[in-house]
Amino acid sequence: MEATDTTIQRAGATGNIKATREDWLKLALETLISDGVERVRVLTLGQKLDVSRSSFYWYFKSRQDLLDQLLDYWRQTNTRFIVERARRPSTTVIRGVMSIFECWVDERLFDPQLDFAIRAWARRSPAIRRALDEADEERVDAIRDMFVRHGYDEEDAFVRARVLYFMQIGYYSLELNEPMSSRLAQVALYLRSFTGQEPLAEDVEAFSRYVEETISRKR
Amino acid sequence: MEATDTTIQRAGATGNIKATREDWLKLALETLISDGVERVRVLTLGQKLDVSRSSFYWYFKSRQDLLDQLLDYWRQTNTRFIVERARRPSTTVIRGVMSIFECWVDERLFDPQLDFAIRAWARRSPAIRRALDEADEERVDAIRDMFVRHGYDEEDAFVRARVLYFMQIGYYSLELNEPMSSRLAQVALYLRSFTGQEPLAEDVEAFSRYVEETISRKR
DNA sequence: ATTGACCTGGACAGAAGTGTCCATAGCCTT
DNA sequence: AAGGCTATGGACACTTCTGTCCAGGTCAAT
Repeated sequence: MEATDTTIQRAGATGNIKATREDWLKLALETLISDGVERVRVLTLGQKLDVSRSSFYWYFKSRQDLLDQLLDYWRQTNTRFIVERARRPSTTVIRGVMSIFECWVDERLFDPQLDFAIRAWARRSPAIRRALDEADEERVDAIRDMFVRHGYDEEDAFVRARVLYFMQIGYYSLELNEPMSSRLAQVALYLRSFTGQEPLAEDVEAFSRYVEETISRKR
Repeated sequence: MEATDTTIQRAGATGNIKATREDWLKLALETLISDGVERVRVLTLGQKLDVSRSSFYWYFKSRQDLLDQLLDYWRQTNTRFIVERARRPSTTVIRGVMSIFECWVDERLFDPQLDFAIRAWARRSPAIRRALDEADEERVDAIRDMFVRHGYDEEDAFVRARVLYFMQIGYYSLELNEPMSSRLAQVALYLRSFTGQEPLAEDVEAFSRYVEETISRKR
C-alpha cells in the first residue's frame, strides 16, 4: 500500500507518502465548507484519507494549527475579488453593479459556502469574529465607493452598498440552490432595485453572455 | 408539570425539585441561541443547573427529544409575526414595509439569533433544512403578497420581497450590533430602496415613534 | 550497503460526552 | 406514620475525540 497515486506529481515526493500536507488541507477545507469547523477532526480526516493520525501530527502542530491555516486560506481568497471587481472602472452604475454581480455567479471569485462556514465559526470565536468583521467592512466600503464614483451621495451610497451586499449574504444564507437560468431571468429587476435606475437591454445581455462564458470555461 | 417558573412558584412544585423541565428547556434555548446546537449538551446544561444528568432523563427521553422541542419552539414563534405583519392592511407600500420592519426592531417579534442558530443547524440536518425552507418560503410569500396588494406586478413584487427579506437576513448574518439610533437614521433610505418610492416625513416619524414605544415598553 | 531525513502505525493516557440502572431522599396523600 | 410518587445522585459501560511517544519502514544520497 505505498500507493503514491491519484497522480504522478506525488512521485516527486519521497514515495512513502500516503497523504501529503496538501491532502490534509484540502480535505479539511472541504469539510469546513460542507460541515462546519466542528466537524474538522483529525480522527475523521485521517479515516477518510486512510492514514493514521500520527501522520497529521507530522505536518501540523495541532488541530488548531490546521484551523489557523484554513482561516488564512479564506482571508486570501473570498474578499479579494469582491473588492477588485468593485474598484474596476465602469461607464454606468448599472455596469458597476454588474461587475460585482460577477462574484455572485462565479464561485471561483467568491465561495459562499466557505464564507458561510467562517461566519458560523465566528459565532464562537472572537479571533474569527474580528477577521470577519474586517472583511465585511472592506467589502461594503469598496461597494460604497463604487456608488459614490457614480454620483450617489455618501449616505445613499452606503445604504445601497449594504442593501446589495447584505441581500447577497442573505441570499446565500438561505442556500436556495436555484438554477442559474431563473436567477438570470430577474437580473434586470435586481439591477433596478439596487441602483434606482432602469437597466438597458444591452446591459442585461452583456451579463448573460458573461455568465455563459464563465460556465462554459468552467467545464 | 405544575412548576411554571422560577422563584416563588417553584414552591408550588413538589419541593424536591432543583431544576424543572422549563429550566432545562430555557437554558437549552439560550445555549442554542448563543452557541449553536453542537453546544447543547446534557452534561453541560446539568452542570450549569447544578443538577446531575439523571434529572434530565427524567424530563426528556433523550438529547434528541430536547432538540426536537427546541425546533418546535422556533416554529411557533419566529415565522408567525412576520407573516402576520405582512398581511396587515396598509394604506401605502411604505406603510406596508414599515409593518414588516417592526419585526426587525423588536426582538419579541423576531429573534434573529435564534433564526441564525436554526440556519446553522440546518446545514447538517435534512429535517431541519426542510423546516427552514418552508419557513423562508412562507415569509417571502407573505411579503410578496403585500407588494402585490399595492399594485406591483407579480415578478417585481417577488424580487422586492426577496431583496427586503434577504437583505435583512444578511444584515443579521453580519451581527453588527449597531445602536438603534444609527439604524433609524437610515430608515428613509431603506424604504426608498425597497419600494422605489419616496417615503413621507410623517411615515419616518411614525416609525421612530413606534420604535421608541417598543423600547420603553420593553424596559 | 549504510545512513539519515521523512513519514506512518500502534499503543497509551486522558478528556468529554451519552444513556442506563438503581438506591434513596423529599413531599403529598391517606 | 406509612406508602406512593417524583426527582435526584452516583456508578457503570460505551463512544468519540485529542495529543504524545516511539519503534519502525521507505527512499535518496552517499
